[in-house]
Amino acid sequence: MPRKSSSTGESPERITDAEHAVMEALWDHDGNASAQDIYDSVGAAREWSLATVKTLLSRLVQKQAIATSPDGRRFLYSPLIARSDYVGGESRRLVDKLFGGRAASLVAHLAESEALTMDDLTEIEQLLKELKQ
Amino acid sequence: MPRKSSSTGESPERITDAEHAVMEALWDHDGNASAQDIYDSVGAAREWSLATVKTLLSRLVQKQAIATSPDGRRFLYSPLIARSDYVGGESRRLVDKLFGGRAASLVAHLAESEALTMDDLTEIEQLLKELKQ
DNA sequence: GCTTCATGTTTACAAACGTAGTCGCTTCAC
DNA sequence: GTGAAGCGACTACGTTTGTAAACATGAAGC
Repeated sequence: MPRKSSSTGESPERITDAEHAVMEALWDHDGNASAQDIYDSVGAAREWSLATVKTLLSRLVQKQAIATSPDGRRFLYSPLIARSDYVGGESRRLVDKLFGGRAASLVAHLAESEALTMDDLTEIEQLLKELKQ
Repeated sequence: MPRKSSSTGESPERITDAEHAVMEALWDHDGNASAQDIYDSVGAAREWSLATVKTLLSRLVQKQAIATSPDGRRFLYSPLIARSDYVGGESRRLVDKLFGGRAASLVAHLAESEALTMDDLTEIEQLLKELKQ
């Protein structure tokens, strides 16, 4: 039994950890990067072979997370989803899963578990002040 | 090539989504629950068979996330890791992965993306005030 | 004492993932 | 034009995950 839900070819296709690393590299390149570029910026560091990077790129294309545009005999890849959307989605997932959807609970937890330094607290406080107006 | 690192039987074994649902049920039961109990509280709702629940429990035992204590011919299962530790760990993972380890960035993102209501903001502000003393 | 039921253990199997090799085609240098 | 190099597509393979059936065993009822 397949695990996906989807129906009308919609694409909230889950991005895996390895794929995410590739996405980060793509976001860094403002869109237009070749497989080799990605390999240079993320593959090498992670000790992936170029082949691995290519596989990940293909999978991301299938998942409609990135698009290709021909550039001579090769492709340039560019993200189809904005980093902030991705980040927002993942954050929401976590909040839903662990904090019953209450984002404030997450903040509370971070604060209580001292994941936040005094500086962080000040920074956030400042931020809130701005947002509340 | 295996993905695990571990060496001296250490156990930061990753808990999967399905396993997490079981953990939540266990945390709810203040520790002592039978496979049937877990099935009743989470398996049924998710339309898992009792067999599935048993598999997940076994895997959690292997991963040393829960312990068993005999109770007649069956086992009672209890968490070996506190929910708040788990939650903290997962939160940290997310912050590391998406916000370069800066928790404040996560809060900023939640706020800016309007994942936080005005009430949330007030609540957090209140919280911060207490924490900063 | 046997059947039945509950329960943990073992085995199963497809899909997803991480990781990578190979194939086929094109192009560039000689 | 012939060979090397670059590149995407296809194939591969072990592991993890989701989901579950089959099996063994012991208890409990009759």
